[in-house]
Amino acid sequence: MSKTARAYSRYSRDAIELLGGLIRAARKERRQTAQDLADRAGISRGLLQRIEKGDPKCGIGTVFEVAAIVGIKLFEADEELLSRHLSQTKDKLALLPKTVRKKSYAVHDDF
Amino acid sequence: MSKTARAYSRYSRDAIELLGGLIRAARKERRQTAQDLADRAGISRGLLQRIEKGDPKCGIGTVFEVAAIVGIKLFEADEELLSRHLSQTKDKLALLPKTVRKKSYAVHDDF
DNA sequence: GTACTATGGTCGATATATCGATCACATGAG
DNA sequence: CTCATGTGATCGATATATCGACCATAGTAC
Repeated sequence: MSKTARAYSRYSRDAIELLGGLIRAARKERRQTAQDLADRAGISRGLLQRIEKGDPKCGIGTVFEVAAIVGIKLFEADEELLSRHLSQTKDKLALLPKTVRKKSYAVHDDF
Repeated sequence: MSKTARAYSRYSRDAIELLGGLIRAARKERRQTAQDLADRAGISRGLLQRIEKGDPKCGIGTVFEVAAIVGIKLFEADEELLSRHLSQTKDKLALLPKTVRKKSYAVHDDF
């Protein structure tokens, strides 16, 4: 057991597990086979199983892809709206200072 | 380049990139160093860089964790609400047929 | 101007995610 | 009931994500 086994906050674990559950529910509502969904997403059935189970160690790309296929939109936004939001975020970033320059004083964890 | 280089839908790529941008923006608003945030999340600075850049090949656990640390709640829900939603999803799943049993007829992609 | 430091990138080494095959079991159709 | 199949799980092999150290650049403080 080498060692690390990264630690995740309760919130993160719950969020991932919830997302996986939503995917599974959406798939079944569509009367779609795990194998079929996996094929469409270009992944193996085993990986889809872990995604639906809420395994934190899955590529975020594959998870989002599967979610999109079954109709789960993360930011509750359609494609165009999302693109626009993306631009706005970039603009906003341009306004902030390029580098942070602050010796990481007490950053208050509030979650 | 062995071979596959998985393909992602435009939506997925945008969503991930947006999430990364949000994280970067949130971090800078907090006047927090990349190194500092990486430490708090228990990951390397290089990995955080790729997350903020929107690399689809990052563990969803690490991405969600970083997002939570900087205060980005995915499902726009607090911890308790999320847990409740999680239960509901499980209940809903219990109602659906255990197995799907349908030979994957034309599933209409509507996204 | 100089000095310091945050950032972005690359590279080799290592841990691990993912695949494909396979198995047992349960579920639904007939 | 029988039969077909969707699912959950495991395992070895391979691809790849992640780390840690490094470097160059550029932004910020002085």
